[in-house]
Amino acid sequence: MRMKQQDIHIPLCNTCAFETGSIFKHLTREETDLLNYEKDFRQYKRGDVLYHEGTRINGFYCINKGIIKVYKTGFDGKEQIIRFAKSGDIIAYRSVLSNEVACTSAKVIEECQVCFIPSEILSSFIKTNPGFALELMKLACHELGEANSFITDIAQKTVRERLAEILLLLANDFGLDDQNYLGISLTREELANIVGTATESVIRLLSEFKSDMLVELNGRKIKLVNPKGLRKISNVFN
Amino acid sequence: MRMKQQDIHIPLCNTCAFETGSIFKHLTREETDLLNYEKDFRQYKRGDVLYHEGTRINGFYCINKGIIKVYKTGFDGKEQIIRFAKSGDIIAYRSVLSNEVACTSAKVIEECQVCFIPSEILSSFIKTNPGFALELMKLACHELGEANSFITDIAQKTVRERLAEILLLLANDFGLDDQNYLGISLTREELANIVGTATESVIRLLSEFKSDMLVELNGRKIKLVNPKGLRKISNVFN
DNA sequence: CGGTACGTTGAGTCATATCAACCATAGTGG
DNA sequence: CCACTATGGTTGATATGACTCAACGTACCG
Repeated sequence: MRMKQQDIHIPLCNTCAFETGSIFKHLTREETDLLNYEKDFRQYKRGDVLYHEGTRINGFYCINKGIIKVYKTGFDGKEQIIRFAKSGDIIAYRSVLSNEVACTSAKVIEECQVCFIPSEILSSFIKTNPGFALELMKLACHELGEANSFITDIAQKTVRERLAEILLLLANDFGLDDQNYLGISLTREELANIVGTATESVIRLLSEFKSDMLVELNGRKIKLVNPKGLRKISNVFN
Repeated sequence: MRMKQQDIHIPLCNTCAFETGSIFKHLTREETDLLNYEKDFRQYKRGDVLYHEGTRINGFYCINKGIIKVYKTGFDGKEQIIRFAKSGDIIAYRSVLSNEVACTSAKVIEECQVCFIPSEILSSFIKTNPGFALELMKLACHELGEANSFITDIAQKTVRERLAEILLLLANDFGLDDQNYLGISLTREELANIVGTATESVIRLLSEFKSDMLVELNGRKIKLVNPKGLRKISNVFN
């Protein structure tokens, strides 16, 4: 069922950038106006793919609402989730900047509203607005730092430790509601594809965590009963 | 034994940038002159540490000669090698740009000559030279892409596959001499710390590879006898 | 000559993957 | 409305890759 045009509320970049805390908050008024004019507003539902690994994309996406998983497909077709993007995040900027084909795919986890922004806009802002360039670089460098941590974790920690850590990271990124339920719902398989393990292992460990009174499980909703306990298991210092 | 001053040949940034293909080749003549004036030339020998994870650093390094390993220290003190840097590469720029403490440490593998460049220089170049900013961003984004691949590999592949892949990657980065010996010499432990496994596992697998006529081993020197075979084992398509 | 770092090998253990069966749920089409 | 199918979740049994621990060899170095 197609949504009627008037039902859609297209956010204005200048207000949106500020509300979501996106990187565009560093642009001038003229620049956000240009952005607003050039961008393409799009809606996606669960399961939709924004772009595929290996394809060339001529722009990037700024998430206004919803949740997206960014993943790579491994040798045997198994997907490895690299990160999630939510309100205020931008994705696919890497391919645009390095001028390479996409090294990941992006699929919708929770119904999304996003703006698609042509590559040229990004390049021109970098050239004309050094503050913005610096901010974008900060973003890339921050992601790089996170990737490095993840490499170390995945290489050195057990599946059990990693699962506990991921639950805490998700709580950090997506928050907990008033009953301590995680602000994101994932299938067991998706959880496995973050942690880098088999679906069955996630299921077993989750029910162990449940027996140990660390979490409660209601289908895909996970309640963190004892975050401190999880932290202890995960062996994180920071 | 301290080297005499006149024995040291301090490279000029403008020629060096060009020779090593470093990112500074995109700077103007005036900018390289400034760089040349502000930089601090330093020499290190095997085992020296350039900077430690968790410390704040007020500049970054451009490698003129030698090899450096960049690594993170995991929970139990085991190091995970993130990448290597060689002639023309820059390291520690991530911390400078994201304005965070270093998320890695850097240690010399092969005697090094490097230039240390104060943070402010980098920031000012980004602001005044958009082409340079773009190039630096490309670099960060490229590294990010590599990190993502590495995450997927380490999460999904067996140790055997990863070891084969790493040997090929090293061959790619450091070349093979006329007898097909790898252009970098690492201890078994260091190899293990790239692959993300135990030293003993690397030893066992290497001697398996040897039995299978894939490599020859002379102490730390590794000869790739059958790169195609290694490629097959590693399951890489690209 | 003793010390330290690195390399190698064997044996035993354990965490995790794999394989298989089964259940629950929801959507689909005749 | 019901059979059919697909998808996701769970559990058990089994296999095995990889880690750990321990002993020992080797080489270099002061």
